[in-house]
Amino acid sequence: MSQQPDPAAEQPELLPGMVRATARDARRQAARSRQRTAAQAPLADRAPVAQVLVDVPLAHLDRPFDYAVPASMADDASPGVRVKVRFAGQDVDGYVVARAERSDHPGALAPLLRVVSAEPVLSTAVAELTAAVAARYAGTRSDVLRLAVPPRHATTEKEPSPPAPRPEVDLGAAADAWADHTHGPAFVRALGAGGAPRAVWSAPPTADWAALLAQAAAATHHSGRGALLCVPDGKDVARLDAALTALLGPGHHVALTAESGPSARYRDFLAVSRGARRVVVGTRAAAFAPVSDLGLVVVWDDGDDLHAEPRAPYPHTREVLLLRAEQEGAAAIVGGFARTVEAAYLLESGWARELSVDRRVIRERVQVGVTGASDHDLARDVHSRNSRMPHQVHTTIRAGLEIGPVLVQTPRSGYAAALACERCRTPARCRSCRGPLRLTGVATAPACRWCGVEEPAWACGECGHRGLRAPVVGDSRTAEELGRSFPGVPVQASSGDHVVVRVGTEPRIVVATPGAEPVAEGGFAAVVLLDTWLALSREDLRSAEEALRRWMNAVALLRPGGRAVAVGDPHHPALQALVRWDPAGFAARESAERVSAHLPPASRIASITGDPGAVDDALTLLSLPEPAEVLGPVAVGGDGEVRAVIRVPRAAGARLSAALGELQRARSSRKLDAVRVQVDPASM
DNA sequence: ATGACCAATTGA
DNA sequence: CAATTGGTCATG
Repeated sequence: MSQQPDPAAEQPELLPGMVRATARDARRQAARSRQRTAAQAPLADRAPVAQVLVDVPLAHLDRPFDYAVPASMADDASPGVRVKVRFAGQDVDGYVVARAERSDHPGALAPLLRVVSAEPVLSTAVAELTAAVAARYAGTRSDVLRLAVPPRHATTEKEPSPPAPRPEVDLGAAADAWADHTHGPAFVRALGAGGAPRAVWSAPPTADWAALLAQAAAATHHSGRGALLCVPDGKDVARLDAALTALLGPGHHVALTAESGPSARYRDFLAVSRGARRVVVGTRAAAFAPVSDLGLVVVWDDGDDLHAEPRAPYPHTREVLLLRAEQEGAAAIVGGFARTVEAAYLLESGWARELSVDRRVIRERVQVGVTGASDHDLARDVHSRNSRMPHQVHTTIRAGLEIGPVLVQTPRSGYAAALACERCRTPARCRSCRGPLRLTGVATAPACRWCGVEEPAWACGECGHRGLRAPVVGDSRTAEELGRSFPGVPVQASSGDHVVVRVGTEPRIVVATPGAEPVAEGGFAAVVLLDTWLALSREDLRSAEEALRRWMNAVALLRPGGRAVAVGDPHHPALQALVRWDPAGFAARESAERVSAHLPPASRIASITGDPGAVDDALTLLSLPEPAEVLGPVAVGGDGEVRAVIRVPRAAGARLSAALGELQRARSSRKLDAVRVQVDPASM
C-alpha cells in the first residue's frame, strides 16, 4: 500500500478547489473508519465483490457500483440476477453485472441487501448491448435496461421452460428457397455453416418474405446458433410465426409481441433467456431478447416508423440489431420491399452485401403503371371521381376482379394536414412565409401552420384557381364509391382498428390504408394506389422515401402476373422508381442527395429540446467535436419549448454521442433543468 | 434523488 | 451571533 503524497505539503500555493479536495479526503477517511468498525456478516469466500448497476434515473450515476456479497448470497448473486441494495440512503433495485475478487473502491463496501431472484435475466451480451445503445443514443443505461428486461412475474418464474426438440433442417431446401436471388443460396449456406454474412435484402414483389426469412432462421438454427427477427407490427409477427411453425414445427421458436400480457411476456422471455428457445420473432421490443449464441439478426421493413422506440433514449430497431451483429459476431439481414437510405449506406460503406433478384425477372412477374388524371377529366369536372379514379383505375379493377381479389390503397384520412389547390394539386402555401396552409375549423379561413397568418382570399400560385381541397378522403368514402362503381362485388375496408389480416382467392375489393393491407391467398390480382400526390405533399424529409415504401409494400402483395396502377404524376421520381421497381436506385439517389445536403445518414444529427433557458445552458455546457454545426434553437410546439439541432459529419458521430452523454451527466449532477436529447431523431 | 457539508447571507 | 439559504459533492 503506497501512501498518496499530500498535495498541500508539496504545493504551497493552492487553488481554492484543492483546499476543498483535501477537506473532502478527510471526510471520506472518517466515513471509511466508521464503516470499518461496523459489524459485518461473513462474506463470500470467493469473489466477495458484486458489481451492481443500480436503477437510478441520474445520468452521472450510470455506472456499476461495488457491493460486498454476504456468504449467504454467495451462490445466488451471480451475474445477471436482480438484487436490492442500499444506495445513497435508499433501497434500490439493481442488476449484478459481474463478480470480482476485489474492488477499486477505497472505502468499505455495503453488503447486498437481498438477491431478488436467482434467475439471471441480464445476460453478459445484453448487458454490453445496453451499454452500447446508451452510449450511441446519449441516454442512460437504466432507461435502456427497462426496454431490455421485462418486469418480473414471480409465479411464472417457478415454471420450467421445456427444452425445444432437436430441429430437423434441410439446408438444401433452405438454399433452394433463395435460388432466384443472386448470392442467395451461398448466403443461406454460409448461415448453415456458422458464418456471419451481412446483407441488405431487396425482396422482389410477390415474394413470400416470411417464408424466406424462416428459411434463413432455420439455416442459422442448423448451425447450432440462435436467430432474432424483428418486424414492424403484430400482423407481421403472426405471419412470420406461421412461416416458422410451417418450417420447423412447433416448439422451436417464440413470438414476442406487445399484445401478450405480463405473465405470457415473462414466460416467453424466460424461455429465451434460459436457452430453451433459440429462434425469436417479435416487434421492436424483441430487439433486446437474450438469444443465446446469436447467429443471425433480421430487421424487416426497417423504414417503418414502428421500428423507432418512442421511449428514451429512442433507439431504432435497426441500429440495435446492427450493434448486436457487431458485438456478438452474428450475421445480419436488413430487408424490405423498399430500401431505406440507411440500408443503402450499409452497402455504400461495404458493411453489407446486396441480396436481390434480377430486375428482368421482376418485370416478368408484375407490371406497374402510372396514370394521371387526364386533362379531359380535369376540365370537365375537377371534383369528380374521374380525376381521383381515372378510367384506367376502373379497367384495372375490372380486369383484376375476373381473376381474384383487388387491393385499393388509399392514404390514411387526415394523413396530411396541408391543403392543396383543388384543380392542379399544388400544395397551398402562405404568401408571407411559404409555410403550409391548413384549416383550423370548419367555417374558418385557411391559416399558415408556421406563422399563423390567415389567407381568406387564397388563390393558387400555379394556376390561379381559388378552390382549396382538404385531403380527407377516408377509406370508407372510397369504399362507398367503389361499391357504386362495381355493383355486386363485395367491398371490404381495412384500416386503423378494423384491420383485415387475410382474404381468400374469391373476387372482392379491399380498400386499405398503408400498413393495414391484408395478405391475399395466392396474392392479389390487381393493386391500385390512389392519391399518391397526398403522400408526397407531406412536410417531411423522408416523405418520398416513405411514400415509395408504402406503395411497394402494397404492390408486393400481387400474385405473379398481377398488375398495379398508381394514380399520380408519372414524372415524379418516386413513382418512376415504383414503375421500374428500382428501390436500390431510388435509395442510392436519396442517399447522394442527403450527402450533399448534410443530412443523415451521411451526417449524424441530434436534437436538444426543452425550456429556452435549459437548452441555452445545455449548448453552453456542450463541448462539441470539430467540426459541428448548431442550428437554432427555434420554437417548437405550442408550450414554449425550443429545439436546437446539432449536425456533425458521420465520422464524428461517436464523438457527438459522447459529448451529449457527457452533457447529460454534467447537467444531472449540477441539477440543471432537464433537456431531451435525441440522437438521430426519427422525424424532424 | 437525497443528504451532508460548507460558505455566504440575512436578520435581530 | 444564530438561523437560513444556496452551491457543491458524493452516493459502493
